[in-house]
Amino acid sequence: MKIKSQLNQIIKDALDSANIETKEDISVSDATKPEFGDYQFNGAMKLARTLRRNPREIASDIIKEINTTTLISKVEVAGAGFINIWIDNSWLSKELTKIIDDKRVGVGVVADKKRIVVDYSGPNMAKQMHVGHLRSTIIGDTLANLFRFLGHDVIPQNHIGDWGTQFGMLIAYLEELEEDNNRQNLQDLEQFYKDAKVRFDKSQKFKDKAREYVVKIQQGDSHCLKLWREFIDISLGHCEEVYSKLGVKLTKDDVRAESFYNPMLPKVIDTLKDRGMLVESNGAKCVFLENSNTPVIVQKSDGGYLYATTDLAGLWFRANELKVDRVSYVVDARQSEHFKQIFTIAKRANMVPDNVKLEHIAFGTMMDKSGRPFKTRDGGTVKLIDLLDEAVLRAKETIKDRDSYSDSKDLDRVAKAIGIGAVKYADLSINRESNYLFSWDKMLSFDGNTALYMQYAYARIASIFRKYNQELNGKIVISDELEHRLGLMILKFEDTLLKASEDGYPHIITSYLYDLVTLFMKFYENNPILKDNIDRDTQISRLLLSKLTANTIKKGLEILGIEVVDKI
RNA sequence: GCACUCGUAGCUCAGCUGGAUAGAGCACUCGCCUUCUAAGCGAGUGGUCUCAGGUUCGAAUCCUGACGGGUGUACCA
Repeated sequence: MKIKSQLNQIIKDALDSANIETKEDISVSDATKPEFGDYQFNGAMKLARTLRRNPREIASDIIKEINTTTLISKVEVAGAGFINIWIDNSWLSKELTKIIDDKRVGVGVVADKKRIVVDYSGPNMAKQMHVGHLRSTIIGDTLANLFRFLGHDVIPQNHIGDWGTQFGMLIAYLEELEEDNNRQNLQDLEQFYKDAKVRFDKSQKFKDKAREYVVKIQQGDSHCLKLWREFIDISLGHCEEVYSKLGVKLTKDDVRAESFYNPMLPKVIDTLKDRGMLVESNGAKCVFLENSNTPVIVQKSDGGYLYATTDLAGLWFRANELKVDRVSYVVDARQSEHFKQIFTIAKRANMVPDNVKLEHIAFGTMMDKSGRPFKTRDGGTVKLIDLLDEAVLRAKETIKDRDSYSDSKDLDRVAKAIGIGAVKYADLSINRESNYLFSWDKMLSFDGNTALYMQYAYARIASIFRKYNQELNGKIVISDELEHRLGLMILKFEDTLLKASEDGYPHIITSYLYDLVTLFMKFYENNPILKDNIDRDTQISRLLLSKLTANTIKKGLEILGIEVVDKI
């Protein structure tokens, strides 16, 4: 339910009726406290200046004209000229009852459907996925889910790193191992890379071969290309294992590798040249942007291309071949300058039309407890697969003594949902732009704003329904303050999702879910449902309210890529 | 050097299209189970929102500067 836009319209109508003209955006905001109602409109105080009138007088003129026959039950002027707005209980009851069986929990589909590329994950094929890839992967997947749910046409793109000098070394080594009929090593790419490097450093003959193979791949030599494809395939297989554990929806079909853009690179240079943007400096082909002395290099003095060139080709492809309206790059904040540069260049060179929204969904670095970038005890990178396995193991350890599980398979399933959910939620629940402090203790303590708190609430509701175990027909009747707040919160789901999708902030969704669940827990403590002496209508209404809460939690977590379970 | 970014309770974080006494969780103190899952709920302790100016009826939020942390900065991605 889009509540805010309806309220804004009511306020606008009231201003018209009161003959108050304004150019400013009319927008209500959430009330800062329950005693100030559900929403507030603070515009009267802004209007006071231009109208040269007392803000309280303006406010009272406005509230006289506010339509209180539908969703608003009461308005009042308070303080310096605030207008406090209460939402009507019978309206709430009616709207909530309408969406009891709605799979979308009252969330509509956007009117202006966009085609959106979400570029995320982007692992390097030369190495195994490590914790550095976690944030891009899960934030990107969440945004893709969110956009899709809201009705947009989403094209996920996994821009894997499958090109570069290190692949000469890797395939040369792969070839040697195959001759020895030994590919065990590829189980661990990290180790494979190290072994290859040792071989590279030790043997001049191998070194020469590696360099020769780099050139050969680029020239399209069939033997080397075959080895290269084989290697990429294996490496991608590792990634898919991680995606599957993580519950991330990326597939092979979403892969649009770096190498895919190779044929387009000369055209990028030509385009920039045609537009008169290309400058040669110290043998390299560059684009100089104002406010910066350092150029963006698009072609090296030796003729090689750089990642700026590839990204420009990617932008061109997405705008002209995929014909998208928006491109969201979910990439580490350290690359913000790079994106600023290529976005500027792409637009200036008309490689991307002006109306296409290009955005860098930047995120901070993952830190350990001491505030340093996250590493293993011996200073190496933490493999993502190991981290996920550990999360599940730790989750299992904390829940195994509860008596909710019929067998070990059951326990495994729940442990997986909780462990993986904990990792994802911990990351998604903080503002993506901040550096993120990774702590097992925190995410697996299962207290506060964590995945488990949501999953627990869901399981409690499921438990109520197991106990009730009857047909459920009837309507919701909001009859006290807690029900009012809970019911309204459920209806705010759509406004929340729309806000989160605007600039791509998943933590807006987690904050909402946390508020929702906190309210539900209070409601649940104070409003008995299946206990004695509860009349039938009240019981049905409370059950339905619980059901809607569960539906909202489930849908919200689903967007975040987190599973719910019926028992914990 | 220049650019970007962050600085809110002991710790981890919300809040930042300017609005009413700045909010959570953890930690600490205290209360609530003859159990609709207590992994819960309630109450309390804890703040010169880094500092100094400015704009404003009103600033954690906007602007300027200082201090402190992080990051980036010509042929890696």
